[in-house]
Amino acid sequence: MSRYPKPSVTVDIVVFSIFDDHLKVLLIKRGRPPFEGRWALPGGFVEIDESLETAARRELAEETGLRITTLEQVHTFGDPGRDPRGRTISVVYCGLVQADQVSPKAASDAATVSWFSAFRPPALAFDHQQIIRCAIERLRQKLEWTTVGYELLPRRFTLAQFQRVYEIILQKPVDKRRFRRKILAQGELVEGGRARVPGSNRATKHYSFRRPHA
Amino acid sequence: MSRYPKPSVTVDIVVFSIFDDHLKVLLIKRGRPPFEGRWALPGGFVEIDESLETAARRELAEETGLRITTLEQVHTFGDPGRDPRGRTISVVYCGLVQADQVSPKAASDAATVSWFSAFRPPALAFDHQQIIRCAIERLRQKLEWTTVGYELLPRRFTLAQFQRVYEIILQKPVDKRRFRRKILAQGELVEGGRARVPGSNRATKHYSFRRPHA
DNA sequence: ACAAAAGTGTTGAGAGTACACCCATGC
DNA sequence: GCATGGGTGTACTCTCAACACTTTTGT
Repeated sequence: MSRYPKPSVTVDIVVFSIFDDHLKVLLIKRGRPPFEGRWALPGGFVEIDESLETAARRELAEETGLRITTLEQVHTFGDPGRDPRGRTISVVYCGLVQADQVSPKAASDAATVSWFSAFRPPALAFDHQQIIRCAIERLRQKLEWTTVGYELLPRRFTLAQFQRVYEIILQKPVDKRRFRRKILAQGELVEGGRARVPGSNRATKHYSFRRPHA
Repeated sequence: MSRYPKPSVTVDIVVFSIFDDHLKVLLIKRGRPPFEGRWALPGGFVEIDESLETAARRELAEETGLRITTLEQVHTFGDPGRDPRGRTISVVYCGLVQADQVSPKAASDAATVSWFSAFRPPALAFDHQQIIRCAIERLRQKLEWTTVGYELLPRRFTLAQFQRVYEIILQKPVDKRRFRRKILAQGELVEGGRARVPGSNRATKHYSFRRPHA
């Protein structure tokens, strides 16, 4: 086809989770140059016969042991110079997981996979800092007009937990009463009985999402 | 870098305009296989040292003679099989132009550049039909929470023209009074005196956008 | 008793919706 | 004088924002 030199094509995956009361992003420690020893987003080269989303899923599984169901394309980054090895364009996907679905130990090398604060990540390889910022922006926009949380919460959860998800992502307080009204009015939650929550002295209603999937 | 075969990387550009009371999209007729003689979006291979957006601008200018200021990345399409020549991923950009900014005659071959209905384009090469649908979807979403029209309207225009832009893109009628209130409340328009409009029998207020750009 | 989280309603403001008539002018 | 598009206001509903107290129970 084109006789010109081709750029390389990669996928990078921004996986968010929420635990320890913070928005976290999953990073791996690079084992080879460039940026050896630096933290980076999981990702890698797209195989010649797989779709972009498949590539993202595969790379994520290979590098972190994480199998994720819902990935969403965010943006494509392709500035010359973003990769010192040569021209590389990266298609970025974003996914959400519930904290305890993750077993970084399943990855090839557990020590190289870890969660970090999404808002204040460590020094990152390539333009990955910018990519994360872009993904956060998208996630926030999505909160405005959709119910986000299905992938982030356990099967049964309290409204307080749900609300906290919003507060953590938006980084601003949310009115309790309005939040409950709005969410319940959506009709996507179904009551699931009461239970104790550690730290509370009162039984709390639990809920789950009506639809088993997405 | 990667010793595996690399996909080719292209950009495709969806340029919308409005005239003859329809949403139009700019297409070129392919001069060589595959899909020789079929209509397609302007676009082409990304050079090894130019940014994606630059590539989009360049290809658009080369193939249509159109120089456009604001391009927005929409999505990246990369399914294997979308290009019979071999694996190709395409980063899609979208732009808006005012009808009379366009002079297809400036292109290398005028006969091969033309405007078509965006909603009912002719049979297209590759997955370009799907790409156009995706771009329309994005444009509509953008209408919901932003004022779109700066690039589509002449410097001075009437509110009726502006409203028509919305109706044509959304494909549904818009209430005249609400539209005027909403737009004027935004404070982004500035009055520009009255003038006659052909087809009307009364002088009409004209407006322009406050900010010269963006 | 008290600390800690759960749960609950009302009010006011602004935005969206629906809707119909007079105005100025060219013909 | 009539046909054509230009221009305007009101009433209703709904959604969003702001706001504080009572309940339950473990310690």
